[in-house]
Amino acid sequence: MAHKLDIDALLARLPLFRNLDAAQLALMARASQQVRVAKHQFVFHRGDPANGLYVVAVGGIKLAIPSPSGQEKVIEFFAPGQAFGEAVMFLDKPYMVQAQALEDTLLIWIDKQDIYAAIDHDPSFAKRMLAGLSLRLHALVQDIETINLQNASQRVISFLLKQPREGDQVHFPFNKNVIASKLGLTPETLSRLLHQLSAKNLIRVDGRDVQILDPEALEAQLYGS
Amino acid sequence: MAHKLDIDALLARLPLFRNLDAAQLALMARASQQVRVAKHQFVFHRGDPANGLYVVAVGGIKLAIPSPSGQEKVIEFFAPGQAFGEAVMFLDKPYMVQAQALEDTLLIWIDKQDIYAAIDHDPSFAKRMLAGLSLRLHALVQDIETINLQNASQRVISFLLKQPREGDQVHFPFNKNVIASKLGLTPETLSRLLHQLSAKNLIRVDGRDVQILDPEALEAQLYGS
DNA sequence: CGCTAAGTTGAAAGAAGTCAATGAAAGTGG
DNA sequence: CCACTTTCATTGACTTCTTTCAACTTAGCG
Repeated sequence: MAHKLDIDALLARLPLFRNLDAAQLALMARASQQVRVAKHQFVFHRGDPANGLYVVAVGGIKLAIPSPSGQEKVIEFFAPGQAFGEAVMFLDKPYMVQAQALEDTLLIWIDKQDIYAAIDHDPSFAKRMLAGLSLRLHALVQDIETINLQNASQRVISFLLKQPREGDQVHFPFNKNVIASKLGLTPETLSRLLHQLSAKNLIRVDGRDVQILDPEALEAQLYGS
Repeated sequence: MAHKLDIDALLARLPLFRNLDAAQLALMARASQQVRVAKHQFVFHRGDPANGLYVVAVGGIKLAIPSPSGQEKVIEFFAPGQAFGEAVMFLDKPYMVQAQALEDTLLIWIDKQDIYAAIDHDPSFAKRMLAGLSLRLHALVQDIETINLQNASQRVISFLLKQPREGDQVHFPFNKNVIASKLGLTPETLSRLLHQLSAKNLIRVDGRDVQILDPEALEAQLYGS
């Protein structure tokens, strides 16, 4: 029963549930289940039915489109506090993407019926949900923009500039294969481009750590060339 | 005042509002405004604030990302009955896309506050809204899949096969420049690829009318080569 | 009828991908 | 703690696909 308490506390901290009253929250907690996924393990595959949504409690998840040729296109990453799988749940369609743990991860799973109940009970929950989906839509449109309107080098630069920075330091959250896929590049191309940027003294790369030497010059590359 | 009556009838027929009761519908109608847009005219530009959503009553709208170099990337088309602009409304962010009329178009505009009121009043409205957003998200993920995992020829083929068919006839809803942009291609490339498919006797092109001669062989190209 | 927008075609350049070999790092088990 | 294996990353040579630029044709519209 210690488990249940954990879930309660976790849920209460999630942005999605912030406005639920105690009773509603308790209901959610009772309906939800913990799911543990080891690194590299799949949460679901393309084609699986979607009966609920997941919230990341601890760890990290990547959503990707599998391709017949074995490679995959990474769509999005999810960190603790973020929900995924809702969109497909509302459509009664099977997943078109696969979810895989990037590290050992603890997920909360909530059944569709309970989500619907919460929507009926609390309009502000519905709004929160709408805002969540809108945010994702926004991000996807941005991705399409990046893929279509920017060349490989500009995509890498935008990505670098979008990453959270500590001083001038950026740290890749995942290995470069995954980053490359997110950017719609091959690992080889990413490697070459990072090398080029280093050669121009715009950045300095050390494994997953990147030092942004000249942010202005980098930004300029997005328009200039 | 004949205008108001028009709107009432129009709104009642929209999928989005199907579950609203008469009072709520009347409220919506009162709050909504008709917007007329001539062909090629813009409904909004990137950067404009979003204070409500639009529903297409008559005509057609394209959403596109503008690019500094003048070209644009078409994101989506909207036909009568479809709503657009909601996602950004929920986020309190300015539009990141621009909306332009593909033909003379009549739009209904509804203020954000009234949408919120409808959500508060009717959970099923919220669910409908959620389903709408989910559908768009789904479509965008599919677009990303198409762009990333398929080459130009496969993209054209998928597009052809996805279009509504009457017998073996497909009709492009817009000019080929717009289609090309939606597929992430240059008009030249699209032209060449259609020509190639014709040469292989898989299709026959006559202006905006395309005859699908061999759907199976077309489909096979998506995997084989 | 004439003008502008849309579509086609060719030749050439360029960007990114593929294949293959090598090197570095990191995890595993004795 | 070290040797070993496996995964990750880099680099070079080459190929391929798509774009670009330019000329030309066709279609649609005032």
